Amino acid sequence: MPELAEVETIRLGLAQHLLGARVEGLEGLHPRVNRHRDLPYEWAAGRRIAEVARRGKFLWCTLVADAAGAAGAHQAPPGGPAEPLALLFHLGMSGQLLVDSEIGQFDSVGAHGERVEGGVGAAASDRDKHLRARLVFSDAAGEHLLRFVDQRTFGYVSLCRLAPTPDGQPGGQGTELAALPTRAAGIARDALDPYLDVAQVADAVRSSRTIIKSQLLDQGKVSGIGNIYADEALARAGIHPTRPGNSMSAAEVERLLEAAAQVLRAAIEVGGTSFDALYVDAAGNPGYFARELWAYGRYGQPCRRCGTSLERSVLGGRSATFCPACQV
DNA sequence: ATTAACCTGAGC
DNA sequence: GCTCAGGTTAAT
Repeated sequence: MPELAEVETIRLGLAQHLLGARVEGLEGLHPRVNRHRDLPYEWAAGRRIAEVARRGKFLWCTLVADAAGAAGAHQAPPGGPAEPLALLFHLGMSGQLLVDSEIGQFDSVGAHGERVEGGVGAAASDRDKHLRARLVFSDAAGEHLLRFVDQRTFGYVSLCRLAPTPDGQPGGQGTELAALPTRAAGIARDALDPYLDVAQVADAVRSSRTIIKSQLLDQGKVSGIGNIYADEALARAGIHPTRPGNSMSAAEVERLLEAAAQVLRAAIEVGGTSFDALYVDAAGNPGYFARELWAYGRYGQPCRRCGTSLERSVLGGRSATFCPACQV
């Protein structure tokens, strides 16, 4: 569910609370949340959160040795206590990261992103029902709680090592280290990454016959784009989703990537896209980009550019909505 | 390069 | 009942 714009909104909210904090404990509450078992959750305790970083839809905290040297006795990282580790979150289709007493301020939003007030108690209990992991952290003000809530359990939390980026540039937004969590190796630079090699992506797209929408969704090619923003980028660039990659010019691919970057920046401005209570930020608030969508979820409605009724089809197992007239 | 599977819940 | 949903991955 959460794509780059939603994960970035969550990252900005988390950074406010987590930067500089000390991890007191990390606990998995469902067998699927730590299914990879990269490093024991216990090794997170006693470390300090130095960064809150993101590449595409992957979000992580850089954990460093506590300056006070008060590392826990059971802490035994592979490269010694000085090696930074990554506390990696992937939200899957329905993951939420909620800080402390932020219990949410709404139950649902309407089809166009308008806010629908509901009982706060109902929203809170619904979330606790799907609580999958808890992180206790502390700062000068005392102890706090970060809850990982995930209805469908496609998301996960992994404590893992950091490995160097192939190009020697920083691993993503919010990190100075030229490193990536090992679990996220293979994830390409995202559509808003200043170090994304656009010409290289264009070459890769143009060397494959796979339809362009499927390539846009390929996180190993360019990351952060999911079903919402793929439809939006194609609509805004005026490109038909079924165009084979090898039918496109380099200029068209670059126009498409620029359209993706623009729509993602616009979505971040308003906190991302919420259709219901499944996507909320770290404070429990929805985003308001649903009302600015051109294509996603607008099947049968008029194209915002030419008025033609939007079509829908299934491509690569995902539904695609597009304008048959002005996307060519 | 497609398809099925992993899950829970909402809506028809 | 059935279909669909913001994602990824393992298996055809």
